Amino acid sequence: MEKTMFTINQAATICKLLGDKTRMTMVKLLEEDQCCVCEFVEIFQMSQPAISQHLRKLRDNGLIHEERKGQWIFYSLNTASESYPFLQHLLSEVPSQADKLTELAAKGGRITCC
Amino acid sequence: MEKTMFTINQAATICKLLGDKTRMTMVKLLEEDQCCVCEFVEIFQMSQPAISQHLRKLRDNGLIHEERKGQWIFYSLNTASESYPFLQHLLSEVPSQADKLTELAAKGGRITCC
DNA sequence: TTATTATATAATTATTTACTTATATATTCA
DNA sequence: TGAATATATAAGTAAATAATTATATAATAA
Repeated sequence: MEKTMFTINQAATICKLLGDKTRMTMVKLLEEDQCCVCEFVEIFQMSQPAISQHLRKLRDNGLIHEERKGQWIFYSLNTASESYPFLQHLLSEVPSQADKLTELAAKGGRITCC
Repeated sequence: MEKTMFTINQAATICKLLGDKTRMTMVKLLEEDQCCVCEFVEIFQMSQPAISQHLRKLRDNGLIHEERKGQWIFYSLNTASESYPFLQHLLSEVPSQADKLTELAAKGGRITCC
């Protein structure tokens, strides 16, 4: 199995995805913990379709993957992605957004299933 | 003099700028060496206004700065930018585009003034 | 089974983006 | 000085983007 090269085009694609404040924050949060759609809706105070569409872009590009748990669908970083090392490297210089999860938890908005 | 914090918004802004293949390549080339507009026009096979407009976005966001040398305007990375450490960190994982400068030099297209 | 909750998708729309062509400005060279 | 070269800017346009509202699907709870 050959390790394929990470191209400048892939780098630009990842940057384009993270060039949106919402998506950048999403992946930074997912670095911390898996999240479901309704948690993001609460955190970003944005409509559910808007959140789903952001997540779809991230998923279509292989950055995250979904896992259904009962009525919820949890998203997490796809550490197996070819782009994951680049993503991880990039995120390491982005300030933590963990406070958003803490705040959500304080409001009782975190979903802890299974 | 206080060192200001690098925010997730700034990170997203940089990513948005680098989310374009042309601009990503431009800054990667500028990491290698300063370049003038006509060199980029030759490298990217793109119209002069298109190149100038990409450079303007990078400049307006403080990532590069310009310096006139005779009839040419040379662009280089603005290492004094607040965002420079992040940019540098990001670019370190992007494959070198130095071959584009080598190729340009071979065609006699490099501008070596002053 | 029906209602509720969580999510996705489709259609629409306003905004932004990346280009184009045309023109203006600045420098150099004859 | 006038022509050529390098660059910037302005105006226009097609395509992409990020939202909205409406609707469909899937799981759970009553």
